[in-house]
Amino acid sequence: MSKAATVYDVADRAGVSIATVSRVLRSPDAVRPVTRERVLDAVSALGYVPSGSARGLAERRTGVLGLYFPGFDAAEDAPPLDVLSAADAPPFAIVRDAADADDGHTSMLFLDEVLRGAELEAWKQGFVLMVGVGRDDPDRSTVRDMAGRVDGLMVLASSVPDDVLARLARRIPVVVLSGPPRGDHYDHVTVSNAEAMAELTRHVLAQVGDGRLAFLAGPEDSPDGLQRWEGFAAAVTDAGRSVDEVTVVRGDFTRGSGRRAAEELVASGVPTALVAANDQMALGALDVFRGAGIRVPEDLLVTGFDGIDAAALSHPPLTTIRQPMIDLGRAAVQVLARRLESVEADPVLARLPLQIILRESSQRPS
Amino acid sequence: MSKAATVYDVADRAGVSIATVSRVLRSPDAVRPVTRERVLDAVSALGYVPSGSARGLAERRTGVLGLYFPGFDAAEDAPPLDVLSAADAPPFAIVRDAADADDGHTSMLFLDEVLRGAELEAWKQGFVLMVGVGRDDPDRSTVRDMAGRVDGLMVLASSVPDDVLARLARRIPVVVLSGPPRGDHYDHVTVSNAEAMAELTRHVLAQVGDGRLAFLAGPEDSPDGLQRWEGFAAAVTDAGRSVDEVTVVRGDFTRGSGRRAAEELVASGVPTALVAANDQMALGALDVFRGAGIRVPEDLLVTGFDGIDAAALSHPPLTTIRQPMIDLGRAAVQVLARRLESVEADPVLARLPLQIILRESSQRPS
DNA sequence: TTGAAAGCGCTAACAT
DNA sequence: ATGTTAGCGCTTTCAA
Repeated sequence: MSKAATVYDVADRAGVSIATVSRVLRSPDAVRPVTRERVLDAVSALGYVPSGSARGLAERRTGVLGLYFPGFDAAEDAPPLDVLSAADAPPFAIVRDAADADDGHTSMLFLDEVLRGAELEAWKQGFVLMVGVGRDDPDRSTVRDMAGRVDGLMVLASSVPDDVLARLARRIPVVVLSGPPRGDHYDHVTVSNAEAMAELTRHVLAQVGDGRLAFLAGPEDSPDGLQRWEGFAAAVTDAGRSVDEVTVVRGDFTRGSGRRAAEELVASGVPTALVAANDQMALGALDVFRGAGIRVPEDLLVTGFDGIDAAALSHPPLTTIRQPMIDLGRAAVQVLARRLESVEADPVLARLPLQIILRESSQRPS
Repeated sequence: MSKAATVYDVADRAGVSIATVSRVLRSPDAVRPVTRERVLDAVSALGYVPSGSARGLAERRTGVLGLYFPGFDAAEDAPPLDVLSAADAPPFAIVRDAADADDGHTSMLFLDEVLRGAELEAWKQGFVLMVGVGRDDPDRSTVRDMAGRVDGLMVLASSVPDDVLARLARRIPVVVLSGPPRGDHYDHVTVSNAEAMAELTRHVLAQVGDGRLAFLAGPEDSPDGLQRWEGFAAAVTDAGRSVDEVTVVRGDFTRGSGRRAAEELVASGVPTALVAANDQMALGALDVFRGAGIRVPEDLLVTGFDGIDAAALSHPPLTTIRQPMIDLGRAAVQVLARRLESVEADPVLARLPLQIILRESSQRPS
């Protein structure tokens, strides 16, 4: 690792000029086979690896794409962890059942999959991926840092303040993921929350006839939650019913809030169908219903949204709508890659289809 | 986004030299407040973001750390996905229950957490993270690419062939994650597989007395699987018993193989305790036992390894050993960061403690 | 087919 | 406190 070899070292050893070394690496055919061999030999003898920085500077492009997430981990107060001095630590610790860290976790899983999709597509397109997580760091230095190092940036909706984003967009293309497109001129990749929810609601309505409906809503300020409500409401209206008849209980997307909401419903009278704005809340509600002896789907239909793993394992398995997370990541890279070669094209708005997964919780036995 | 502003542009606009601009950004105190303001004004007016490439070249360090994973996704044959031309695609698709993609998935979750830990710690240490996934790409160009762009590289054990790794290590520090340290001189971060398994085995032994033991092993060529067996065997021997009395059935870490192994056991006589080399196999076995009317933990104790989420949700909940995945990522970054400032120090071998999670499946009712 | 040389945008001496 | 200048390691004309 001494001091990394450079083109000059390789050129010396091969007895050629640095230009030739560069050519061998970038357009091998432009150089005579014998020379090429000499150079390649020198390259491996020296363990030469080209400097990305120098390349980036000369080429005026880095070959790197940035992916920037909102940070859901309370990073600041993560315990300090010091591996280096803890040589004598015990090799294990014993715990009597771990607290179920089920809640909150899911937004991260979402991000993981987006990341995987992005990495996959980046690789296919010949880019590497740089990732950053937004933390409430006063001057947003991380995303700025990234912006200086990448050819294009993908940001999750509302992980970067508008003004910062606007500034970065002056330097490199930006694509916004998964939020509702606002009046900006960035490229967007998103999903049809409302339409899918409407379809699912139709499916429910078809079974409950004029039974009583309940909607388990998310926090008021969640754009996703809002879209889901709108889809639901649209389907209800289309069916010739009034949304005023719908019992709306509000939660905050956590399982606990779902439980509380369900308890309210149980107290005030069980509806015929409960449509929840996300899976966690629906699962919490299922818990309560089971505890109260209310049978799903016989007495009550329940549906969720997100398609988290736990939804498939619940009793009964939960009908839900799955976000195409991998594809979101892939799509973002595609949009970005295309933007990189045609800077002036009109802003793109790519909408990905959602998957409505019908399971037992929404299928009234016939 | 026109043409990105450079130090020169900023210097011009602020009426100073480029050196002053650079100073304002790197050591603000070295410049008179009025000048500083002028420069900062110019910076925001122009939307200036420093070029990472130029910086990296001049500073001879990039501030980027690389994380390289083995690729478990069959990337090559992922469906092509073309968002850009599918403007008229339907906004959703309906599926009757999705096939449970439970198996195989888990290694990726593992990686996701490592990644999160690495990102967190990288941020704390002032680095950004670049991620790459190993695919069977003939010349390993991805990892090479990364090596040229980062200050240090973290690789998951055996995701990079030895010779390639050796070469990269000549250029930048390398730390190897989670594999058994071999006779190399890289820094390593790993866990005490064997010791933890031994402890868990002791816990089991204490309950079963001289009951019959069975071990559900992983593939023969898995280093992890081997270490786990060794820990188990050591505890058995220490207890004054012979490993020859242990019924060993072999699986391949998948749930299906766990099921098959359990069927063998059921056919040949149910043991008093089954220690499995991973959770998936243990869960598969639980399925079979339940189906066969064998009660866990009353008739038979069962334990797993890995601490996947599903282990907490099984019936009964599965005792397991949880890998400190987040900490693995964090530790890797710490080791790397330290190496970056003292290149010549001796290779580090950091061992992280595992968490033994005792649940119902291993607690004989009293 | 190869070499010489001019940048790419920045940092860090060294001068002033 | 600020400016001048020499690189950092590479790509890419332009000549030979």
